[in-house]
Amino acid sequence: MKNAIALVALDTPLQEALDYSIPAELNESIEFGTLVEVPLRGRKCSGWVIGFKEKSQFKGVKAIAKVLSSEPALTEEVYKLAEWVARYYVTPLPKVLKTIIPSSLRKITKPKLISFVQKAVSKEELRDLAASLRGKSKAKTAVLDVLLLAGKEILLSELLEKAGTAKATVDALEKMGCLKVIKLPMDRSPLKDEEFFKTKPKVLNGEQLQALNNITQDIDAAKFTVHLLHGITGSGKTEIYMQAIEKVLERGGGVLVLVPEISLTAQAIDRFKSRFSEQIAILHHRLSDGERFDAWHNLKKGKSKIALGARSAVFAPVKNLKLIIVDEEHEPSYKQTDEMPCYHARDVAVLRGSFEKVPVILGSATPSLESYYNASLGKYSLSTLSVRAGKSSLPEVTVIDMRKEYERAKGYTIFSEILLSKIRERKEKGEQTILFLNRRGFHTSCMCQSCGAFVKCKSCDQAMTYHKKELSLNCHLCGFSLSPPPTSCPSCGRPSEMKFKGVGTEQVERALKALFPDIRTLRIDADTTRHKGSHEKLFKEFATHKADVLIGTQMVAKGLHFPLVTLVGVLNCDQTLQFPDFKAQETTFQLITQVSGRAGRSFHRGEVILQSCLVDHPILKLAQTQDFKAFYQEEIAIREMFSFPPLRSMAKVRLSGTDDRKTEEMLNRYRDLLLALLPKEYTVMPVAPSGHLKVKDRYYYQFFLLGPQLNAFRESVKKLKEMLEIPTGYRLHLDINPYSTYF
DNA sequence: AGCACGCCGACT
DNA sequence: GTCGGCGTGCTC
Repeated sequence: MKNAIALVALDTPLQEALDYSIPAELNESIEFGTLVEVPLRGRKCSGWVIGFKEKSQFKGVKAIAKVLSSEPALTEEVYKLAEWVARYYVTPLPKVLKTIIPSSLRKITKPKLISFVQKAVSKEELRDLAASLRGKSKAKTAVLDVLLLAGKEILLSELLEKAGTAKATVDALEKMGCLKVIKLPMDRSPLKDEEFFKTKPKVLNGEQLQALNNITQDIDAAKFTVHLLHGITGSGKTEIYMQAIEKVLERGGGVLVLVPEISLTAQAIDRFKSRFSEQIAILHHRLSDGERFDAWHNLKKGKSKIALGARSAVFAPVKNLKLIIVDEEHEPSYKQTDEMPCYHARDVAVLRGSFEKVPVILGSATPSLESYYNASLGKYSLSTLSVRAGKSSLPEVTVIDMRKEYERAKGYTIFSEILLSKIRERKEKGEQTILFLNRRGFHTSCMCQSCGAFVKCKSCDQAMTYHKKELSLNCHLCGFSLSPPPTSCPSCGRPSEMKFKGVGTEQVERALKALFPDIRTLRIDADTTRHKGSHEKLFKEFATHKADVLIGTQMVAKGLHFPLVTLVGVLNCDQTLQFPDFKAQETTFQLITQVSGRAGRSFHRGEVILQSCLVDHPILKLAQTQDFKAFYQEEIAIREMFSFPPLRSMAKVRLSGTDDRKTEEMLNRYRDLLLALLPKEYTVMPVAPSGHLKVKDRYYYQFFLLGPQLNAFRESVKKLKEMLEIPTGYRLHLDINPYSTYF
């Protein structure tokens, strides 16, 4: 008999899948990817069916106990990808599968049932009953009255609201036998009640058409090619994506679209919805279990053709995949950093494209160095869009020397004179301004004037930020809050004056209001967008000109389109630029270009003011001309000099523990052993404290290594597992191609 | 991961 | 002689 034995990948750190026999009664329900419960050493354990065979070489093969998932969530394509991710990112396969398959798909999910109420007796009997209860039970009569007016059935929630009572009343009436509560399945599509204008494809210019044709050719040939689409901000990359998607839909295929952070790009999602409404499945972290279940299975069955989502959507089970799109491919949010596997969704997307033989589009106004490097080597096909779509042109960028401003103001000042005058000018003209600052809060730190110590979080190595509105000192790492802020120094105990330093978005807003009392401001940062839907609300408010100035952190820099914005001010570019990280220059260039791209997106030309004390810094000069190629030449030369990525691969090994010294010692032992195992071509850097040495009472140490490819490193890590046992309480964290050499 | 097996010290 | 410490190893 075929399929007698199933290979089950267990939800334990076991490396190999184990053999289990398939009982006859489960034969029908077990397929590739089914989640099953199996006996393991007398215990119950869950695992995925990842293969079949006719016979097992083991004598005492046990049988699968039961099926756990109502429908298999895992496809063969996605499993293959998972295996690769496990190997490449040195993470056990079960952990990878857990990351890939949402928890709602790891259990039996029944279709969502909605309660309705029906009459159980005739209208007349009901009317009589209502009459007899009138005066005696106000709640029951109210329910019956509503029910009498309703048709065949009424939503329970609607009935309760109209009758102004609670479920208990309905329960009591059900017991009396005059009504019935029934449950009916309900379609959970989150787009069900929304309506969209159907937009039509726009006419493409020559460059756009050329890029689209190249992509279409590969779609038709089912050929894996990576198309790096380098288009300046506002050059119409999205339109190319959409027309490429249309080509795929015409051919009956499916598309995977990755966008940076779903909540940040509500505008972008709307654009996709407007064009392809009913065929899109949107995958994001705020879906309910049921919604996620539906989205997943609709894709798997081919009912939805387009998967649109952030990082983890790269694993979505798109049926008959013909195209993968990664928008803003340089975005750091594609990289998972906090938990293993530390995968990069863009890289996984490229690999998926090669596995499934489909073209991959990587789009960006500021491509990552590694992607542009691959294009320069001829590995990727490069398409450049050098003109802005429509009538807009790139903004004019001016760098303001803040040292001169401080001199003039005889001290520190947030705004340069020129920026202030330009803000006023925009307000008078009825145009809008975006101010960008990388720090939230009011003051970034609080210092004791007698001993000079900063107030630090009790469980993190981090200066606490003052939030004026909440009148508290907050730790931005763990969320710990001191309210009100201390009046005496926690370090030396002296009741000296505490001095607040540094500027955050909250203070910028207040300072601006003090200068222009009638200015309407809006602040968008992690503090003002804590609640669900607040992003969308605030962005919508700004888009409808409910404010003159938008003040924000990173969040305002990304892919938004506000036609009335003609001025962008970057209040302090020096912070990111001087950050001790190998990507600092790249990040700064990307940030300035992206944020500048928000200005002048329609008829009026935009203007950008960069405030800095490092006016001669080459990156600022390059950002001024927004010359990506010149930036690339400059930066790649530096990377070459140090043999840094993308010339060699990098890995980060991090260990955390509750004891500072012991953690450092343990990691040093690990490093010494690793060093002995690695070939000479590897460069292994010394152990150093992480950028945040202490977070939530744990100490973090790390070291980096550079190598040609990291295969020898992966082998060595496996060997080390046997050679050095890391005691419980310590956590070892491996990051392949990390995004930061500081944190 | 968990859980059993097993090989040594403290104790009724 | 037994109870229990957790080091080693296996799980179909």
